[in-house]
Amino acid sequence: MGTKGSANRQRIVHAADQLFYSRGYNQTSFSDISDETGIPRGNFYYYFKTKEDILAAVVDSRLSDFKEMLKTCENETSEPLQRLHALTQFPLQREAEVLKYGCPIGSLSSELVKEQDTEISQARLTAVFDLLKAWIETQLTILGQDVRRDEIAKDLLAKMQGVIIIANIYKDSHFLHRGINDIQNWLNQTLSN
Amino acid sequence: MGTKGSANRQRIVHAADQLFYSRGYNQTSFSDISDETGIPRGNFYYYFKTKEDILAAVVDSRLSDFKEMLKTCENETSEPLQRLHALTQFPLQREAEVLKYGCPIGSLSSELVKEQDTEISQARLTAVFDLLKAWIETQLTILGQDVRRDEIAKDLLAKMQGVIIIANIYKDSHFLHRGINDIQNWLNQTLSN
DNA sequence: AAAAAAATCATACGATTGTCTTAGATTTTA
DNA sequence: TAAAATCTAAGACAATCGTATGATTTTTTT
Repeated sequence: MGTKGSANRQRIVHAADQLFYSRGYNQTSFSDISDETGIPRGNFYYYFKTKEDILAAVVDSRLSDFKEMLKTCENETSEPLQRLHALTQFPLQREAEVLKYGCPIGSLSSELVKEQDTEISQARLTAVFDLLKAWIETQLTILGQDVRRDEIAKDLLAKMQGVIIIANIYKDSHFLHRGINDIQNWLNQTLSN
Repeated sequence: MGTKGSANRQRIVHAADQLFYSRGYNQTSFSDISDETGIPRGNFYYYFKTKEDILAAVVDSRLSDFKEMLKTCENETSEPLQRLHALTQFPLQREAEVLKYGCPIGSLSSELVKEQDTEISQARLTAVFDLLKAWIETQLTILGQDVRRDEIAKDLLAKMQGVIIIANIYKDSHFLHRGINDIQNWLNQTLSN
């Protein structure tokens, strides 16, 4: 089991991941994913009982993407402050997509908090944010910021979300770069003592 | 013409406004608005040729709401810095909704940038942001911040969006208050020279 | 009060939605 | 190779979507 047959499943998740990002979850239909993959729409039921199951798989996929990204940050340097800088830099590597579609986790979360049937657990929804927050807090702890680490971590996430949103809405590459730079300066200032 | 018959039209816009905020634009159907208002679904076509027309009316409604809010800020004080503080305080007055559904303009914009048929003009989309930005810039000009006013205005908008998003996702009232407070401190620091 | 205009109602259209079933093909196991 | 499990294909399901129409009622105007 699972030796081979997950190839199509992965293709579905990958296509859904991209479509959820560029169009949004609710604006993406099974037909869209079918068109993208060539897999018949009716066939999805074999892999996923419901659309929400696809969403769960996509969230899991993004989770492991971000885990890998964090690992990259860790491998770049052992200096926690530099690691945080590397994390901050991430939207610049994905600049084109960020300007087009916003933050892959922020925009999805914003869409899903509005879901009436809250079966899509808030837990799963905030999973990626929790992942990032925990990683940031780890770096802060190493820097000796034990007491304020929760606050600083949320501040950092908020600042990044804000910059990305405005850059996205105004399609403003220059603001994105300047905003990230400001965040890094704020990090330096906050964490130097 | 227009003497009377716009009563139902207004009721539709009002209900749609609320539903778009709490559920999102794409997750709100004509039936939802019909249920809320008691007006038969099929009747909407008389007032609005398309769903996008309803959206346009809702955006216009929010525009005038925010205009009124800005007027309130102006009437509170003639001090530009205090006016900016008053603007910043606004999410706290709507705290319950903000924690539940996020920012009424930010969340809608984030949803609509993903629209494939870009007939929903970016112009109309960013209308409310433009309104806020222009008002902020006016206050900054009075304060003598001519050169950096565009930057500062975008910074302020970004910071508010970021705080609201994180507060919304984590349902964190405490963070919302602290975040707003931090923004006000930043305003004081940035605009004192 | 008669005619014209505006507003409301009830219904139905074709298209698309997510879900589900059934049958055939392929692969794995024994 | 036979049996069993896994996978794929294709189509149909009821429900809902946004849109549209034509008849009826209400309001306005003359």
